[in-house]
Formats: sequence, structure tokens, C-alpha cells
Amino acid sequence: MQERKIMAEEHSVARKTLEDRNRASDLERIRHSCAHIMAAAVMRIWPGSQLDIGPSTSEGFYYDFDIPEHRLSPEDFPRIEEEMKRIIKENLVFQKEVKSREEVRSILETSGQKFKIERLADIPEGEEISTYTIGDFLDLCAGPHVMRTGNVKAYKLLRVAAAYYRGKETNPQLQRLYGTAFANKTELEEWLKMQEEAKRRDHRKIGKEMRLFAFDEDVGPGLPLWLPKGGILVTELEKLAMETEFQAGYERVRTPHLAKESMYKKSGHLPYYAESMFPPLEMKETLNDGTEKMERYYLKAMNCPHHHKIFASYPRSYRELPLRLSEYGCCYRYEQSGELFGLMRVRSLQMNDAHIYCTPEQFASEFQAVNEMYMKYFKIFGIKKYLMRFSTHDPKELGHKFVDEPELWKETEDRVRNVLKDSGIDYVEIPNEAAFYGPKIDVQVWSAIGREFTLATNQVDFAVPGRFGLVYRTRENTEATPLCIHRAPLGTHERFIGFLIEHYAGNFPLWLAPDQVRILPIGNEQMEYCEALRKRMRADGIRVSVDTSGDKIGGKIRNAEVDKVHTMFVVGQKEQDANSVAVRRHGKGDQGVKPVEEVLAQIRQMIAERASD
RNA sequence: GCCAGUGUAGCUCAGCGGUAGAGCAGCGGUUUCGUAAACCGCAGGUCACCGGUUCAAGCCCGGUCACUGGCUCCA
Repeated sequence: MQERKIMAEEHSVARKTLEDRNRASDLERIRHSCAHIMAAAVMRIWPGSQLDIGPSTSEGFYYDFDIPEHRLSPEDFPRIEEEMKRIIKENLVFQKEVKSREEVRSILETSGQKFKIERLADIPEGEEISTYTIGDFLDLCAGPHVMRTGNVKAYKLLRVAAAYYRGKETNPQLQRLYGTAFANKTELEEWLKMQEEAKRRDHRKIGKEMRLFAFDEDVGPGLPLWLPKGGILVTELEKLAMETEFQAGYERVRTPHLAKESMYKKSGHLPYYAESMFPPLEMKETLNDGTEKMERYYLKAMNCPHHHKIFASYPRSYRELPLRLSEYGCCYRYEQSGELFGLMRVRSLQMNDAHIYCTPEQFASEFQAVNEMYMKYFKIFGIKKYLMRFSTHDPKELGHKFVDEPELWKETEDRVRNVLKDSGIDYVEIPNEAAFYGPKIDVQVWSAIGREFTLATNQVDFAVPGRFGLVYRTRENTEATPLCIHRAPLGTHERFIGFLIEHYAGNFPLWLAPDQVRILPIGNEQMEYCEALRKRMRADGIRVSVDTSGDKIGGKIRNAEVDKVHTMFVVGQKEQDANSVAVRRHGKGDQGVKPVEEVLAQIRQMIAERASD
């Protein structure tokens, strides 16, 4: 599971060609120019600063500095913005000059810009080398820029962050200043407003307000507690997965949360992933001869090895394949503290996992069926914007990052590529990003607030079944090792629900809504009628409650709306006499009076169909 | 793990050297009401934790923890 990869690439060292640069949009020019203006301002305030690079991004721009005499903090923003304002007012020309490599190097050496000198060395031989100057601020830069500093009209500094030089952890850490710029003030304000709106949809905020989940210091960071209402979401997702997988010929299994070190040595996970696993539990075991032996147990960070052991639990025949084992397995990963993020990145997680063991002949259709399952889920949740990322290996890393099986890599990657092409799915291929045991497809989605992450994953494993000695008898009565497909179309409960909270802004469709129906009596006279109705609906499996508070009907409605109750039944004497209810939908207002039978039939149907609204 | 920021009642926040505050939620009353807030009252806090400066510390300083924004990493 990975996330923010594409964002990271956007910031990475991959050089844009000059052609790419010339295609830069007006907005990109403005933002990149604004980055220069910001850098010029920083140089005026702290003249001893070293410059790195300052590209535009999808959200705005940034510039990386080494400022020896100062630690940047948001308190510096007014001062820097003030200086930027001055530079813009001076309306300086962005003066481009094409120079020779030696000429530029000597300028940079004079000004002591050591990062820039290294960046200069990256520019391929034969490519045009240019500098842009505004006033006395010179920057090695291919452009393009706006004409004058006065063309930048709306900008705002956003945050400071540390960033490693060239993104490498071992390199020195630079201070990164983030900002954004727009063509005019109106657009900037609209964007700021949208950011505010995004904050309101944040799953951490809604999760707290709706009492879906909680964190507790004594439990530990990254270890979410599902509160009753969040537990309902979990249960509904599991019901969906179980039904879908049952129909698709999967068999459910259950496995322990930990295993001995030897298994992870066998799987090959340990050398690669020990750092992101919780440290082992160590215990003394007394052997039959009285000697003691230290045994190490690891909390499982993945379900695959346990499932492989199920495959290996008795001899298998080709007749049993494809064998599809599924489990909502609990895993534990020791994610770095700085990486923890609400429900989206946690240390305990439950994965919608399954492993499909199949013959090479079955591989393509099994892989295709998995893709179709993804599409089915996306339709239910109305997920329209997604991207399949096909991660492949880099032959140079064989034996290091990737298991040393050159032919298997090529063969399986070709197979996956063919399935993707044949099914006409939109995908991008990204080299050198595969799992160590095989190529994978990650489904990237964007939450309502524009954050990108891997929601689900579908991986091919041609290495580990062999390590586990998994074999089946072929028709020819020989032994063969199965291929394995790892798949988790609903990702993990934690991340998937985090995504859904933002996707729906907490306004879940009826089948998912923790509070499906709340009955609101106008007065005490209707209480018995309401209570009878509640009992009847409960018997039907509908999540319903009665508001027995002393509030007026307006107050009851308000509370139900705030609680995001999907459907309200307002019941007064009129409704009781006619065996009806006045239906009100969350966010949609009064839907009119309807006979009880009609409303209940409709609700049952919506739940059964998992209707999207 | 690294850089920066934040931490005051269940929630949202005010107070920024001089006796801890508000609204909402909660609890107790009164009210029984027709589509987004009835009224009155009560209670609620070692101001994240540990140490320091000061006659006096939510407030200043140092450390720890948690969370947040980035970076790095990510089966």
C-alpha cells in the first residue's frame, strides 16, 4: 500500500524537457514566477541563503532553501510577503539570458550557490542553459516566466516544511516554503474557500463529530478504536465483501495475528520489511530434553504467509485450482510516527485480503475477474475518478529490490499488461515500483479534499509460493508451483472507511448509514405508536431509534440532521390515525406523508440493493 | 525518524505573568409542542505531562508525549 506517490514524483528530480516547459500553462508560469519572487524576497532578507529549486505544483509552488542564519516559521510569512509585494510593485522584468555552461558556473561560484552548481551539472550536454534575473536576483532556470513581476497579482504563503535535498534521506535537509498563486484575487479566494470546505469533509473531523472512531493515548498512536457507529460501517463493508466473494467462488479462512520468525524468514519478508514490522515478542520455550530455546514471534504485517500455509496444509491437485482464500485479516505495521494520518495511515489494520492460487493458464481470467470485482465495488460507491497504476520491476534492481527471477518478471508483467490492454482499463505503467515478489496494480483515488492515495491493490506473486514449496499435482501427474494473485479491492477498513467518510462527507447512503431511521414523535401521545413501529423495524434489521427527549419537533429534527440520520419519520396524531409517517430525508427536507407499509417496503428495498442515495 | 506548528471542560474556542471563562453537549426540573435550537437550574478543569525561572506560571524557558502540515518511507 502506498500513497502520495504521484505527488512525490511531481516533486522529484525527473527533469522536464524544454518542450514540456514551453507547454506550461499561464497559471504554471505565474506560480513558477511567484516562486522566483519569493526566493528573491528570501535572499533580500537573508542574503546568505543557498537556493535549490522552486517548481510549480498542482496546488501552487514551493522553493527549497538552505538558510544558515534563520529557521523559517509561519511568523516569517508577513515579512516575506511584504518583501514580495515590494518586488511586485517594482514591476521588474524577468530577464532571460542564454549563457555558456562555464559562464553560468563562474557566476554561481562567485555567488557561492553550491546546490545550483550541482543542478547545473544535471543539465544534459547540448541543452540550452539560461538564467533569469529580476533586479539583482539571478537564478539558473529554464523558465518559462511571466513578463514582469507585476504580472503576479494574487499569491499567499502557505507553510514551511523540511525537505531533503534531491529527496534523499541521507542528503542535507533544506527548508521548503510552500505558497500558491492565482491569476487574480477572486480565484485565490475561491481556492482558499475550497480549502476550508475540504477541512469540513476531513474524515478525522467528521469521524469525531459522528462518533465513528477514536484514538487513545493509552492504546497507542495509529491504533484506532471503532466506536459503535464506526463498527456498523465495518460490518456493512464485511457483509458486502463476503457476499461478493462468495458469489465469485472465494472461500473464507481465518488465521492468527502472529507467527514465528521462521515463517517470515521463509517468506522472505523479514530481510525486506523487518523495519516496518513491530519488534518481535521473545519467549523462552523449554524443549523435551529440558534445554531452553528462544523463540521469536512477529505480529503479522500481511496475511499472505498464513494463507500460503493453508494452501500447504494438505496435498493439492490441479482440480482444486483456482483456489481463492479470503480473509478480513488483522495486520500490524510499525509505520513511522510522522507518517501516521487519521484512519488513512495506521498501525493496526484489517485488510480485505484474498489470495488466488492458480495455474498459468488460469491466470489471465482470474486476474480479469479481480479487475471486474474492483469495477463492481466502484460502481456501488460511485467512485468515478481513479487510476490504475501498473508497477513493474527494473532489471537493474534484480537481486536487490526485486527477487532475482528475470524470466518470471518478464513473463508475468507481459501477462498483466495484456489483461489491462484487452479490458480497455485506463492505466499508467510505472517502472521500478513493483513489490519485491512481483508486479502489482494499485488503484489510486482522490478523496473529496483532493488527497491522492492507494485505495486498493492487486499484486502478482510468482516468488513466494516457490519459497514456501507450494505445489500441486498437474494433470500429467507432475509437480508445479502455482501463481498467486494477492488482491484487496476494498483496501483496509481503516483507509476505505476514511475515504468513504470524505467521499460522502459523512452523509452515507442508507445501507451504510449508522443511523438509518429516527422516529420523531410530535408529542407524548404518539409514543406508543412510535415504539411499536420501532420494534417492527428492528425485527426487519433496520437501524432505527425513537427520539424520546422533551424537545419540540424542531429541536428533534435539528438533532437528527446534525447526527446525519438518513431518514426521519415525523409522527403526530394525523399520521398515527392514518397508519402513516411524515418522511423527512437528511439534507433533503420534508418528503411528505406516506403509508407505513409503502415507506418500509421502499427502505427495505434500498438497503437490499445498496442504493447509492 | 527529520523540520515546523498545535495541545485550556466531552466538543468548538476565549484568556497570554496576579483567584480558570463562554457557547454547545451532559445531568436535574418545568414544558408536550407540526419540519434545523423551548425555559430555568446544576455540575463539569492537576490549563497534555515532567522539570526550571519568578513573590506569583495555561501564559516565560527546557525536556517528554500526542496530534497537525510537510520530507523520507510504505507488503
